[in-house]
Amino acid sequence: MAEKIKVRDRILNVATDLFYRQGYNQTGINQIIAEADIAIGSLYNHFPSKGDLLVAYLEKQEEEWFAAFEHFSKGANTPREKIFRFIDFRIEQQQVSAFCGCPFIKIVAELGQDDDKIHKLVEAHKDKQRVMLQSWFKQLDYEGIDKKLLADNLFLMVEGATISTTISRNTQALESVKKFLRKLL
Amino acid sequence: MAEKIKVRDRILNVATDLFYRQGYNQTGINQIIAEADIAIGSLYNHFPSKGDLLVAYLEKQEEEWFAAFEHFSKGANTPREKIFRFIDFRIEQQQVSAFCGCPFIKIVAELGQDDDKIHKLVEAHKDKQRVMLQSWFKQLDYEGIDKKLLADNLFLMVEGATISTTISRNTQALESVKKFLRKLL
DNA sequence: CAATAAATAGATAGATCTATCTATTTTTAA
DNA sequence: TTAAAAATAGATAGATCTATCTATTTATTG
Repeated sequence: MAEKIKVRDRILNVATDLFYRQGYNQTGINQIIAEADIAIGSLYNHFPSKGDLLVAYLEKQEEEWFAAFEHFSKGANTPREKIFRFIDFRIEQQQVSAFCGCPFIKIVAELGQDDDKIHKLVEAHKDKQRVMLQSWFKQLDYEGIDKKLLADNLFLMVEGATISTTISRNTQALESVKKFLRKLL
Repeated sequence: MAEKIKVRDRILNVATDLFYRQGYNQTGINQIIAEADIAIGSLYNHFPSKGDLLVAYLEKQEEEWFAAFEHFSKGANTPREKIFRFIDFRIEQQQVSAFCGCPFIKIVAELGQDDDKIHKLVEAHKDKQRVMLQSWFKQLDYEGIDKKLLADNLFLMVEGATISTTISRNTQALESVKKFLRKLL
């Protein structure tokens, strides 16, 4: 028999989908409880407010990002391979989400700099990605431009290309980064 | 005597500030009319709906972007100088706005891909910037990586760095792009 | 000056939103 | 089996939001 998904998870799954695709402000509590098919009381039992649900959503995204990437990059042994897997991972993310962009960037764009908790969460997430890239470049056998500078700017390129894919609705920009990097390394 | 600012312009100026800083969904009509100190009837005389006000806001941003850049880059004669002025311009934009990011990217992040008119407006704006960069690189005396590829990826870097400045609240990322480009060119 | 247009104040419709509450039923565990 | 916990339905408070409307005043222009 089918494993029954717990109420809390149903809420979080639906909220994740809607916050990401529609945006936080454009998603109402009523839509969440309707699509999750749960009672409004249950929602407020698990999450004291919509803001708490937002935090849970982002914490889940943070956790799942690194888990998913670890799985995706399995088999990449050299630092060079890992770097390219990083780009490919973000290409795939955009493809499966129909070019919805990065949930962390989206939420900062939407809420601005007022909400400090959210802001710090996003900052920490992006830093972790950048540091990860830096460590691979450090291990890389390469004599050219300063490797840390290269890592930082590759990260920026990928960030910009991710935005660009949501605007153009295709992977062109991220492919362009790959092409550029192949010429450099 | 002081030139009286027309009602329509007062509305648009206030809306511009609020849409940009607070976000579109987080700015209500009532706040706009209060800060612009005009009657609600006047607003709906000039703009049939909040959505029309949004369009006017973006069209104004588009127009002002290129006018402001033209002024900012006056005196830059070589393509190389123009390219660096482009980065410096975007650094200055972020500094004067207290790292609020790019209004075009923000609105896409907020509204998603549903609103086709807005989406196309943003796409056209970003394309114009990219094409501008491409033309300077084309004129550039440089023998290295494919110049169009370089232009496209510099643009992506700057886009990513702009996002990054709103997250870190400093110009580090954009400065890093400059440093990287100095090594390349 | 007179006629037209533009702006104002302010009430209000009507929808939507977050959150709370009560009363009841279902599920879980001891 | 029984007591406690979790989930449900559904009403509703109370705030907020976009937009419309009326009635009046202020500016503009021929």
